[in-house]
Amino acid sequence: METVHTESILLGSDDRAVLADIVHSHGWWQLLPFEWDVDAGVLHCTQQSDDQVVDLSLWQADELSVHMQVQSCAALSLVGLHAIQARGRWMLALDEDLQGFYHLCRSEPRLEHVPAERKGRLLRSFSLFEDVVKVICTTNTTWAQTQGMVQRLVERLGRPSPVSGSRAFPSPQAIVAAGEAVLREEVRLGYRAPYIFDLARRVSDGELDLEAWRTSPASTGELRKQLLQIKGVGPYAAASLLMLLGRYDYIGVDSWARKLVSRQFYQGQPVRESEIQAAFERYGAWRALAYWFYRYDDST
DNA sequence: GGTAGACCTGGACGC
DNA sequence: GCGTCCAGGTCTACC
Repeated sequence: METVHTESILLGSDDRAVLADIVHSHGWWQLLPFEWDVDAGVLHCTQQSDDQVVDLSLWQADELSVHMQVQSCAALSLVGLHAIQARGRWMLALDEDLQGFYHLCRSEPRLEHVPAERKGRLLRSFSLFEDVVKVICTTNTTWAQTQGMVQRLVERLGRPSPVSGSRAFPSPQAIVAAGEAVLREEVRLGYRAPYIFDLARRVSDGELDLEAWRTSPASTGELRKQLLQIKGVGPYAAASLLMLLGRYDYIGVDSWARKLVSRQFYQGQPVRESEIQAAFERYGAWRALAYWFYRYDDST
């Protein structure tokens, strides 16, 4: 029996974080390696950090504080712990300054719940690589199939935690080592297999440094161009990823967006993408968040 | 810049 | 059980 090292870290202690709201901000919590324990209010996820697989558990300690427990077999260095703490804050978008958005929300009845309930933060994966792969898995398919693809990726290629047995999201290297045929035939990614294999190869080779985009000084338009150069990432996927990067200038237009915006602003008539962007034009650099958290008349 | 057809999977449906 | 249709974004070729 190996020794289990457990560390507890305070992720945030201010009025910014309501963990359950961040978890439910979009569908990522339903995709492995995330597991949301609704009764305990704990978000679990197993992740690979450097060469270690660690188990993370995040919970709301009180109204203002979110804590994270880190479990591993080998003791983590102070530097390693700080890096994981930073990733925890990134996952919950705790460093996002939403005051500008909140100011706009207070003048719109359909958005005033956002500052009142401290909403506006979107759940992110541990790595941007994981987010890009997951977004590609959401395109041109149903949510049930997305869940299946991600589940098979994690279960087939993710490294297991020696503590919990749960698996981490597979590293780019693991995906490259598995090969495109495994992605297509066993993970059943379909035509996405070469896209995700190519992405993993470029990240693994150091040709593409996705993580640098998290702190990139580049304009949103420039980042969008770079995202669109990834095979499998089109306008919708790029806009979704920009939101996860804290850039809210573009609305991700999918069939659901067309339905919602058409009903709310265009009397149910078919809408072009430019009309959807125009409906939220007044929110400027916050328009994607405004679209996302807007209280529509009928969202069913 | 806009459009058409192909790409895959899996669920729904009819036979 | 089998075949067909459909939904879901992106890519490529073409205009």
